[in-house]
Amino acid sequence: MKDAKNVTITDSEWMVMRAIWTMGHATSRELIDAMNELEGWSASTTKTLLHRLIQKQAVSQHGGSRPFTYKPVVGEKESMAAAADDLFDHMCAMRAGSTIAGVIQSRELSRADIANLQAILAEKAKTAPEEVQCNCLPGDQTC
Amino acid sequence: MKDAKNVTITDSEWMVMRAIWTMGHATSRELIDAMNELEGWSASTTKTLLHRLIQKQAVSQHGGSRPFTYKPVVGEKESMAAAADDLFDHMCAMRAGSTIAGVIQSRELSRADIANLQAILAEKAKTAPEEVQCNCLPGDQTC
DNA sequence: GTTAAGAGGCTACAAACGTAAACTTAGAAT
DNA sequence: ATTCTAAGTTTACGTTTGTAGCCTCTTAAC
Repeated sequence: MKDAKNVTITDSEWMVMRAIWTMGHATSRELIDAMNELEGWSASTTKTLLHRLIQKQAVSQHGGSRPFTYKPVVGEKESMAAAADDLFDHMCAMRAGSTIAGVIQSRELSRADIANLQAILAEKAKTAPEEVQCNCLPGDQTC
Repeated sequence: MKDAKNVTITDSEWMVMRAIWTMGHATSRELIDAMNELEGWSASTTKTLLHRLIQKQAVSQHGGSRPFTYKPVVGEKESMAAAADDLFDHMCAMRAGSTIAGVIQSRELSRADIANLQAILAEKAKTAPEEVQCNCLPGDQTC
């Protein structure tokens, strides 16, 4: 999974990011407690992950003195978009449509989300091609 | 990334699966050549990946004698759906809508794909909730 | 000023991954 | 039957990931 800066964020790290994103900002103590409750992780595990996220510059440390505060550097929305794009980049372009269809069916979406998607689709329909080409093999064959 | 059987298929393995899916079935020679052209991999690398895929039962070996034929065991469509679901499972439910919106915007979709998505959305709109709850932290707070 | 407790940092270690070399075996050519 | 070669198998090795222990400061309390 890639984040907004196109750095790889692992699954475990992603869990920590979710907590930070939701809290807005947090101390390590808060993160440790949240992760322990959510995933059963030991304090060390959360600390390690937090450190790796700082190194990757996905999270920043604030407040001059010791109980530091941690804040997300990369945005949740952008990171999710980047991760989703990364996934679809590794898949056959021809299958994107049905994959998106599956996702829509299996997820809970609000009325506003649906209206938004409908608007985007209506717009996109204006310039949509008849067929999408398979991009899996050299020579551009069709799946 | 998870495949249709909920086994983890790594990024490299995914590349091989794409080739096999597109070809329908292939010999190791064909796969080796395709992967060399696509990714610049050595023959050994493709062989290793093919083996790991067989062990994971994502690919099967056919033909009694030596230039064996390899075929996908898991379907492309199902695997893509599983991988996409896996991704969204790790993300905040509240953000799924906008993430899907981003994907739709950045991907090429055919007229048929769009019509299909519109039909699904129209159906889904009938029972859509006003709000989706954040599922990031214990206590079910809202992001 | 001394000390204790918690925050932060360093080290660890097995499993998974990406990548590939080396070895073995079974058909193909002679 | 012998040998060559491509197909298949085993082994390898550095890096990343998941998970966590232990050491060292710093701040707060005495």
